[in-house]
Amino acid sequence: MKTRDQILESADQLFYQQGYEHTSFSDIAKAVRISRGNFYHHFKTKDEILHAVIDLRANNTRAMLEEWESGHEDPMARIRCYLQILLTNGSNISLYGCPVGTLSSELAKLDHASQGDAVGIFTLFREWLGKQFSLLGCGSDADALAMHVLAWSQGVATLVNAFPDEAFVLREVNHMCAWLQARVSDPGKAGL
Amino acid sequence: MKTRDQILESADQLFYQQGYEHTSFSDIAKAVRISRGNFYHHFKTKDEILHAVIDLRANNTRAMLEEWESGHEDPMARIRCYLQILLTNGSNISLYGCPVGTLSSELAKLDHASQGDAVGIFTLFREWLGKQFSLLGCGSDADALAMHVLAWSQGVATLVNAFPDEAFVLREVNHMCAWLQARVSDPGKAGL
DNA sequence: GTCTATACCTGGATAGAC
DNA sequence: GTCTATCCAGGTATAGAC
Repeated sequence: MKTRDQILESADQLFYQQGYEHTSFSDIAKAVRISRGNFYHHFKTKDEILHAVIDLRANNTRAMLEEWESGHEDPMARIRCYLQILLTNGSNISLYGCPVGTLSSELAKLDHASQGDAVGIFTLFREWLGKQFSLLGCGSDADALAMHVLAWSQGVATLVNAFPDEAFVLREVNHMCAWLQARVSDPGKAGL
Repeated sequence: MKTRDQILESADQLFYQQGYEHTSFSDIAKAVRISRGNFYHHFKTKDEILHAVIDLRANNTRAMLEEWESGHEDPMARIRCYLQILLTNGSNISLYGCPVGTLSSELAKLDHASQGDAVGIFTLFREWLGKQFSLLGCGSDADALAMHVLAWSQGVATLVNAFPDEAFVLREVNHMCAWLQARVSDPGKAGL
């Protein structure tokens, strides 16, 4: 693997686990086992690494969404794929929170130029979920429903980071699935 | 006002707006208009300030919860007080997120000793909400319902920080109020 | 492409005069 | 209680040898 890619991979992980600002060049250099100097041959500034990491994450996200889409005909099943991450990636989330949400909120506080790019990853999920709701015939509510699902799952991620508790996540995911079913089969009764 | 309190107040604000790590002594000193040296007369380390800020926030939170409790007989109305913050404090939340959630998740990434104290503020809300649900006769589900409300509101805060949109918050708060009503009057139908 | 050496700055923290 | 002066560690970033 190319050094550049190794840097990117390590930075991606460290930014997630320690936060962007708290991660220094030394941290990344140590992880990749290169010298700090070598570093600058590949990336001129720390911001440049961040930009590349966000780009990487966006591409990975796009690939994942496409996979879910080609793997399931039923839009409901696709949305359930999204909800399942809370369980399959549960241990990371309880340690470090949601990678999308925590980065976006860190950059918001830093007033960082790349915050918009970070939010862009949220947008990928938002539009993808919206599309699924459209396919389910939710037409004009599709985007609102997408935002609702995003918010709900974000909240679960934040809370399980504060109170590590698998049972809580399981309960909420089941609740979300039940709500999804009810909402689609009978929009009136399920609210929103 | 005593200098110590001014430091605390400024630190509280800056930690919220810029994050704990991103806020330097110089930033606080500049805000309070004292020299950096003077600083150490009041607090020996940065961690000590953080500790005091969390303490301050916890006390403010306790006072607010008591106010809501003494101001309303109906537990449902009390819970609605909690949900209303999303609207009354909307502009701050869309700029900086939820003070409780963002601090707790920042400290989690820093692996900071005070993370537990920050989560303690979450616990104040959690237990208070649980108590209200108990009073509403939700008995064994009280804590799960409290966690659900916390997660939901946290998620809305995170999302509106990424996508500033008042209408979204209003929609979600109304949705929460409706869910609350339905859930309490007919536990079976409303799920969870 | 990779290294060492180094410049430069800002951060937290201390000492001591007033 | 408040200040100035100062220390030291660590951060980003650069230059230049290999």
